[in-house]
Amino acid sequence: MNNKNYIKLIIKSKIAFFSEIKGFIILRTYGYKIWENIKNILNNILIKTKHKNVYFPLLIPKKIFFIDKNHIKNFYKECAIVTHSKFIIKNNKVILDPKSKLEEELIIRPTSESIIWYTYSKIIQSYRNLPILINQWSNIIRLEIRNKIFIRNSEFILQEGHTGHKNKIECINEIIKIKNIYKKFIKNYLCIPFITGFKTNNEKFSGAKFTFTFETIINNYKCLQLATIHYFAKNFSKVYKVKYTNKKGKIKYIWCTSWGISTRLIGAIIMIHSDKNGLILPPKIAPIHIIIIPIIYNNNKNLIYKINKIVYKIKKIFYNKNIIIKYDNNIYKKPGNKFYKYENKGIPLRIIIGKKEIKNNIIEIVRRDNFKKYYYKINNKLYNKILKIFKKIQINLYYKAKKKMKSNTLIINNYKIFKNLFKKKKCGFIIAYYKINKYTELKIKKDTNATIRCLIKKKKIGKCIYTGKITNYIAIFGKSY
RNA sequence: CGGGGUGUAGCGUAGCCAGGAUUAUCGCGCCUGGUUUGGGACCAGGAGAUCACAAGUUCAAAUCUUGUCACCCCGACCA
Repeated sequence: MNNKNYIKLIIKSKIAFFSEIKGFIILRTYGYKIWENIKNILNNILIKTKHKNVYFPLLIPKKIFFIDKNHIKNFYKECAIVTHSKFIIKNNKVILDPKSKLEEELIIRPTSESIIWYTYSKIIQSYRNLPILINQWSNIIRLEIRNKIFIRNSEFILQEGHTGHKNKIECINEIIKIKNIYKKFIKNYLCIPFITGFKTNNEKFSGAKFTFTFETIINNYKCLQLATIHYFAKNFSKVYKVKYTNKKGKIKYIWCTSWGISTRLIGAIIMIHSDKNGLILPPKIAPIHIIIIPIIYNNNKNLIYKINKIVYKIKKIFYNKNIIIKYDNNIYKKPGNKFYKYENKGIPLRIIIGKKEIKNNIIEIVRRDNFKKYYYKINNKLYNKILKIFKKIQINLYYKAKKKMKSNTLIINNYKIFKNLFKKKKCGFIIAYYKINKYTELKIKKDTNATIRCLIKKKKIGKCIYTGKITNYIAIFGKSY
């Protein structure tokens, strides 16, 4: 899917609309519902693991933001900054009131670590306060030079967890826990395949000891980061002076993590699951699960009455069952028109009711992902039958995407071939043995424009693709979106 | 910031080179009425555009000149 079609699809399926400001979008009801579903699913999982939601302010005072200069070094070049509080009208022109200039500039959060850790330093005193498992659903602004709808918006909504722990074991366990949550969530709910591993020092989140990442391929050759988990060890607590008194009365620094996903996932879903007919949404996050389309002749009132009765029956079966059904009874549109419309919107199932169905006392069910047809009677078994189809769709979407990712992943041990493949845009991921070194990493980037998406430690040793030195690390290379 | 391109209705576009019958073309979408409906219906009617903005040349500018702005693509930058 090229960029033009990607944008067209988003506009046509009414997921989002461009706003007046570059890089800022309007999430429309259909798109926002996808996000709400993502949010609700993940939120419920996080509630079970005893994470609690909070909300911190949108604006961060400059002095707090700059406490950890290392942490924000990637962010201070792309901040939106509030400097004034008033306008005045002068000569019929609206200008900033110079008198209202703020003593200290306020920064619209590009990420919330600074204000959160600053606050933790005031809240946390005892080991009894730990672990602190806090999560925030918020919006942030990063004024990027080049935008791409959902993939790189200037404003996006995200989930950011910020936790504090007594010791290293507890902290690492938290990271493993979140890793498993994200793995299951991205695979089972979004049907997106991925590779996981660690970021290199060049690529990791500033301030982190290590960054664990989830990477996938979109558009056959570009790579996208889906989620990240950062292990800060005591980096943040030392800078922000977040200390607690342990059982023995000794003062200790706490161990920190942060982790997040964002509305970027919507972009990934669109790019990975769409076909030439438009979107395909995994049932678990689809705003509408079933679209019912009637086929009417000659404005036949009797036929319409019969169809309505069947629709009522179906709706009754699914009443209170978390399955959203829409009945498009617009008599001015032809069925074909409706088929195209809802295929484009990616609704997982379509039910057709017409003369044939009434005669045989059945309904026709068509899957969006492979257009397979099912003919079922309307009875109480229908609910379970449809749940089964939904499961099949989820699985099919995942394996289809996984197959595609695999076909765009190559294992290479020759640097010449490696370079050529990236030049010709012939691959997404290239897996190779690699001896970690920040200079060779930059050289490879210069040569190929590809970066190390992640590193994985292996038991077996091999020769580094660039230097030929023995290493037990493999790197997954790719071009970033 | 470099190289290239584009700005005409909600969207996609014709017209621009060679200025004037322009009341700015056509398609999608939208509204009204009627006939339709098993893969994007048809007929009739209707609404919707200071031709990106500004200045200039001219009797006359969507069209020519200059400037400004915005956007897109390829780089650079960037999780």
